[in-house]
Amino acid sequence: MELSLYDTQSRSEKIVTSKNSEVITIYCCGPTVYRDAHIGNLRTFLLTDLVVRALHVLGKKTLVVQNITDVGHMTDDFEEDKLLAQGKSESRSARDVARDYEGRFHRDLAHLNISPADHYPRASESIDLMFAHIQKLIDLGHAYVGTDNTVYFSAKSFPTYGAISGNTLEKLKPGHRYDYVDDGAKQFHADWALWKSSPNRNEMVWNSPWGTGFPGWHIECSAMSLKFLEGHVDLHIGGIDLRFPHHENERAQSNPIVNGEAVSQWLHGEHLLFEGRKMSKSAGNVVLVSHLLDKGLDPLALRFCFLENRYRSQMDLSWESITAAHQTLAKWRLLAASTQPTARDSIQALNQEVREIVNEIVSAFCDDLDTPRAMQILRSAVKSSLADNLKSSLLNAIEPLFGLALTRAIDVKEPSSEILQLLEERRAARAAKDFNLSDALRKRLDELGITIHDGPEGQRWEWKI
RNA sequence: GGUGGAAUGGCCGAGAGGCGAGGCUCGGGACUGCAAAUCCCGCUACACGGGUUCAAAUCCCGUUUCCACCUCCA
Repeated sequence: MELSLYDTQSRSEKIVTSKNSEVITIYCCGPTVYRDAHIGNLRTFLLTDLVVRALHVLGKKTLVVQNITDVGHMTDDFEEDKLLAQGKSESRSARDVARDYEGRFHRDLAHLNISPADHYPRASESIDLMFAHIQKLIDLGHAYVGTDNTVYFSAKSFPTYGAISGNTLEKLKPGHRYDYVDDGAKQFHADWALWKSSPNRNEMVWNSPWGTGFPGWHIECSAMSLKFLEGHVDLHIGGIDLRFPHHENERAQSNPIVNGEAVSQWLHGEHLLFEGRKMSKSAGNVVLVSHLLDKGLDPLALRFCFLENRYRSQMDLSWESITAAHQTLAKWRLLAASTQPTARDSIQALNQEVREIVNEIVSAFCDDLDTPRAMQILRSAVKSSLADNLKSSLLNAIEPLFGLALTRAIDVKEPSSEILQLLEERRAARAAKDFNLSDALRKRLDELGITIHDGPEGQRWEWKI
């Protein structure tokens, strides 16, 4: 089996292969670390994880690089610049802000069981790479120094501009949705800055061959991807909003350097909506991993929700769906914990029936990451008449692919002595057939977060979700 | 205006020309002292108008509406 994924540029599915070696090189656009990543950002980062997990299950090797944008992607206006403005509002340096949120980003990934990339290069530590890259583009005639000392890429110098997004230069009209002011600094309205001259700023600026300033937004990805993936990206991943202009410009900057297509395949993840709207500060519906933790929800319930939707579809999420996933996850973990799997280690050692289900699931992943289908296969297997120990084997076997920690021991808080006493009183009341008292105690325990299950074997309890 | 998508029951969502995926909610039943959990049953949908076909959610033409991107964006 091979992993096939939709490629934005060719608008068709392509099998993921390596161009230069047996290692598949993957670049994923990373976070700008001026705030916490919200769960929409994390959906895109999960996409990379799913690709990598699928490739590993197929026995492929990968090299994954994700940048950390701690500079660049900046504006001249202090108030508008995200890192500088955030530093100001938190009364600390932009650098401190960046390092802090970078750490939090890694914690969020860990909560969602997203396997780490092999390298996380920081833009601030790759400035020299960018200098070299920009200089080459100037030498090749693709870039020029404008009248404002900013270095611009000449869009017209790159004939296939627009191949990814469909926004070719004839179709891009200046000023349609923004106020375009032709100050004469650049030669063509669609040209963009590679190095932004900024003589008046004193924080987050560098001395370059073209004067003091900071890098343009797109150059870091070109420079870092080609450096850390040794000149070729087999698969480039990012959010759909990056398709234009970011990836279009990145392609224009990278291709001339390698004298060919620097990226074999472009993979874009669609956006996540929350309760019907795009997550934004103004809509007040930005959800963070920490919000899930505050509500006592397992962050992997979020991973579960993401898996139930196709990465190429816009997805609408709500607290209701996360809670439902949380409950299903808890049920499956109970099942996995209730019996010993027959075989833990290799797919070959599995019972044939289980092996066939695993194969179906792997092939759903290979079909452009059809995770909803994979989840459905798993769901019906869990509901089927398959013996419990085989179900348990199945949950173990697919763990490397799903990453839902289905076999994780259930995290149980110790009940307080009050709760233990109430439970004992209720047991006694039931034994004495004092149902008024036992019902009152059940209500009281419910208020303390305890759900009671009465069965033939007596009273059981668990923490409410 | 350009570009890329989408429209399926109360809700979320799969769908391959041919018996209506699945999940959640809700209603009914079994079980239970009563509940809960679990199991069983029920809720017969494909934006609109044409067309092709023995047969269309699926293919073709047209229309409408919605979302995203068009120099902050995952």
